[in-house]
Amino acid sequence: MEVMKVVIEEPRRAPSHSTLHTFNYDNHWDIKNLNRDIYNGLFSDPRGSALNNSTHGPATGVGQPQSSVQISSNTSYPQWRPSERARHSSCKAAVPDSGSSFDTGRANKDLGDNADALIVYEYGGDGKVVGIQGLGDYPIDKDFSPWLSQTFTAPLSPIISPPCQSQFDQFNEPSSQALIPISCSAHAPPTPPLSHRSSLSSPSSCPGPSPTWFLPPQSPRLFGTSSRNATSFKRQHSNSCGEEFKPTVCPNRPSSLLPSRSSSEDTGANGITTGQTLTNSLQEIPSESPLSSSTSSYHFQKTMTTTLCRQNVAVTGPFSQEMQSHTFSSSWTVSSSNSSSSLFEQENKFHSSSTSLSPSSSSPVWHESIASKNLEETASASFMPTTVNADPMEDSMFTNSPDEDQLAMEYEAFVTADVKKKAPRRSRNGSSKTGNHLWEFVRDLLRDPKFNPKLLKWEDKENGVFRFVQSEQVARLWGEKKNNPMMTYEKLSRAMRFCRKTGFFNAVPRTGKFPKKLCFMFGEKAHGWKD
DNA sequence: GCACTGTTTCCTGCTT
DNA sequence: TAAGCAGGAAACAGTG
Repeated sequence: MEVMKVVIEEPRRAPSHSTLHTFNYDNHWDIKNLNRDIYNGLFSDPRGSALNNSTHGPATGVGQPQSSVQISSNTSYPQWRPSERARHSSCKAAVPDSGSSFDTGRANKDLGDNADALIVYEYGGDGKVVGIQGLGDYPIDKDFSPWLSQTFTAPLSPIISPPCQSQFDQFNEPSSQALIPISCSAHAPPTPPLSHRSSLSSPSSCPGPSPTWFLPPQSPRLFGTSSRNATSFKRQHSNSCGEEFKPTVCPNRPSSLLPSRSSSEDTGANGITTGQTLTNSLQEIPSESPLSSSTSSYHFQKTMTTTLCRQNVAVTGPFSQEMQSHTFSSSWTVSSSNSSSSLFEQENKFHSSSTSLSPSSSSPVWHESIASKNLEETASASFMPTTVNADPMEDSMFTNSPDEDQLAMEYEAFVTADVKKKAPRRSRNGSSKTGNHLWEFVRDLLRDPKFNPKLLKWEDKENGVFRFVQSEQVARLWGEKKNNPMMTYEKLSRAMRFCRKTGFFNAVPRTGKFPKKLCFMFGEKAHGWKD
């Protein structure tokens, strides 16, 4: 991941305005691994805001609305900290500061013009860079240090990868024309997607090269609950486009917690509605077949439509406006019975269309795929206790298959995340190697080199003392396991303190040998951690 | 339906 | 001052 390497080194350089570092498309190329890591919450998406650069030519599609990071100031997600922010752009004050967002004016003043935004993120303030935003040549200056303390929250969203290469190509046509967004909203959304902030700018103040497409304001992290046949399960969902997600059946969840419709509808020139309209619906439909007491079946249907706009204001060419629409449609059925394993059937469709006021336009293209898999191998694999370290993207995404197939697989992974089985509670008098209890969850993380020592590590394995390295990440995984997106380290640690009463954890001896914070110790009832 | 366990959520106060 | 710790209190969800 060269992009990570590049960014992490910059702040350590001797600050100088003469220090230029070039980010080009190659820095962003390793989409496969990045997407996986983004999905796992380890990195933000560096593909966002891939801006045209005079040196490197037009952006090559990496700045498309598939970017994953969206910013919200009202969600309780792990804090992200911009460790460094450099912006020198002709798009001055493109996005009003919304409290938790960015003050770009100072950077403009310090750095001058003719460049775009670069934002570097670290997670939890531990110095680990988790992502960048930007593309171009960036002078690095230590004057940015005052911004290091600024924090904001950023919910991560599953990745919706670009539909297919042909769609990318439409964005990537070589051109000397300057493309800017239609949206010149005077009331920019308070929490625009981070990766596209710089594109939410006014043409009048942004005459230079600029990103072409832009996204709507993000939606809150989506959450729904439904119940059926006396079996309730929670489902969480969001995606990179900030679309709406609205369970049809949601008897238990207060309506106030459901996301409101997310759209940005500014009317631009020529009467075209600018911005995007994003819709996404999930319907839980009772199976047509009668359900016996030992068989359950769920039918889901989901559609997501993303409409994007851009405006061609090239001085050398005709004025044009273009709108593109991408629609995912997916339906799937999950059925299970006592006597057989669960079956997961899914059908995906992708529809793309483009309309333009200019003579050029493209015809809709349909892609279809049908997947039918054993649920135990797909939807449940990432969430069940036997695979606490399973990577939900690893097997189902980013294969070397053709674009359409890859799309289907990616989207399959995306939608199957909604079919999470409720994590079954382990029998109290039984034990399992990978149980659902908190101490077991922690133990299993410690056993797994994927997480140890990255997220947590032993301080004294002989005595069962360990320490959280990335506490919020561990909490996030715990929340994932329990289908609780609101889990935090504060809550997790409270639960662990409760476990001291029951003997699964002990208080860490205050001998000075161990750190006083983030340290825990297995108790007499815990077992298996020494193996 | 009830008791119970194992959290989850929220909170206050304290420590580092 | 922020982050983490400690623990009370109440609530929740699954199990027996």
